[in-house]
Amino acid sequence: MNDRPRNRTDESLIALRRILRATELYSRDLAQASGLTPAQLRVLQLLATSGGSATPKELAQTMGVAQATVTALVDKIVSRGMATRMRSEADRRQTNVVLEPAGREAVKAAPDALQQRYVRAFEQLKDWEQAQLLASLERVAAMLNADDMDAAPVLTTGDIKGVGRPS
Amino acid sequence: MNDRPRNRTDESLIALRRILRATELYSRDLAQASGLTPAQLRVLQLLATSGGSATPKELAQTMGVAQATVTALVDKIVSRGMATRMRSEADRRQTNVVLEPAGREAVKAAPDALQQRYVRAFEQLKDWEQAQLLASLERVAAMLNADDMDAAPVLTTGDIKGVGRPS
DNA sequence: CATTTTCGTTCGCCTTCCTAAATATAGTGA
DNA sequence: TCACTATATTTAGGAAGGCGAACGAAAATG
Repeated sequence: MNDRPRNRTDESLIALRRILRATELYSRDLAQASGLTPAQLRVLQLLATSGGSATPKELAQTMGVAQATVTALVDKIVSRGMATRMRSEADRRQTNVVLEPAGREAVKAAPDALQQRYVRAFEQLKDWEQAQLLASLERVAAMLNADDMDAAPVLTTGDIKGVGRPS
Repeated sequence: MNDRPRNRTDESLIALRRILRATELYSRDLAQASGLTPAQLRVLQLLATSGGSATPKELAQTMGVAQATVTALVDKIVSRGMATRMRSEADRRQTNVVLEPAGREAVKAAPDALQQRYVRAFEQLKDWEQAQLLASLERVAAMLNADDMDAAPVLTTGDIKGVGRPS
């Protein structure tokens, strides 16, 4: 168990872990730089991928949290001028949370620090290298059973937070 | 150039993102299952990789948080019987946080859910496939500039938490 | 010794995320 | 119209991570 300095399994795990670390750190920086917390950014991203607006209920369902939580999140986003609330005309019980330019900015600028590094590097690879790398990543994703998600081509590290309360 | 709905760059980002999602979700489950929060688990992991004990100061430095924060974290870990405090004999200002069997258990059992899936899959690959995959992962890690960290062969998704306080 | 430094803890306080319960408001159906 | 349901917000509260300042104890230094 400790003789071979490191086998390939270990090394691949290490590489994976480094990838994760990088995105973690990045996500922290991000949140600080843009003045947004991961959860808030997540809301903005959802809005962006929903055509610019969504109701609190939709957000709550998508995020898997209570509506009250979304209200609080939206409050902060709104107070930063990144979105506004607009009562729905069709059903006036509903409120539409509408992405504002500032919010669109934020969500667009957000993932770039990390993503750009990656994209730039990736696109400089030779064709076959790209293909191989892609195949490898997809294989790893499959290995991790990461088969949920629609997945927009945006790196997000989003939440982790105490979903429950492990005391 | 815009016909193909998705180019390889995008697809590789998607794969990456799925990998990240998987580990996020996992880390959440983990925390709930073991009754540990990511931060607490991180302390245990640090202890484990430090030969079973460390001082609060060391922990604080390694984790990049204040000592007061470590105290609180250790409190919780101790209250769960996963570690104990022992005054140092050599320098009695120091306290050694010592990993207890229960803690060692936790840190060992923790990453398995996800890691086992991966390891199992990985080890069933043909030799050249392993090599190629490893190379790819390391390449990605390099692309992301993930060149920090010692990296033990343990997948951790650890913190994200509000490091600062973005309002 | 006396003074200063170091270490850990305690205290008070902040922010984030999250929830349940209570409203208020707006549709729906009988 | 009356009762029921759905939507969002408010209220009140819990848990976690984190911080600085103040403290007590134990070295180091002088």
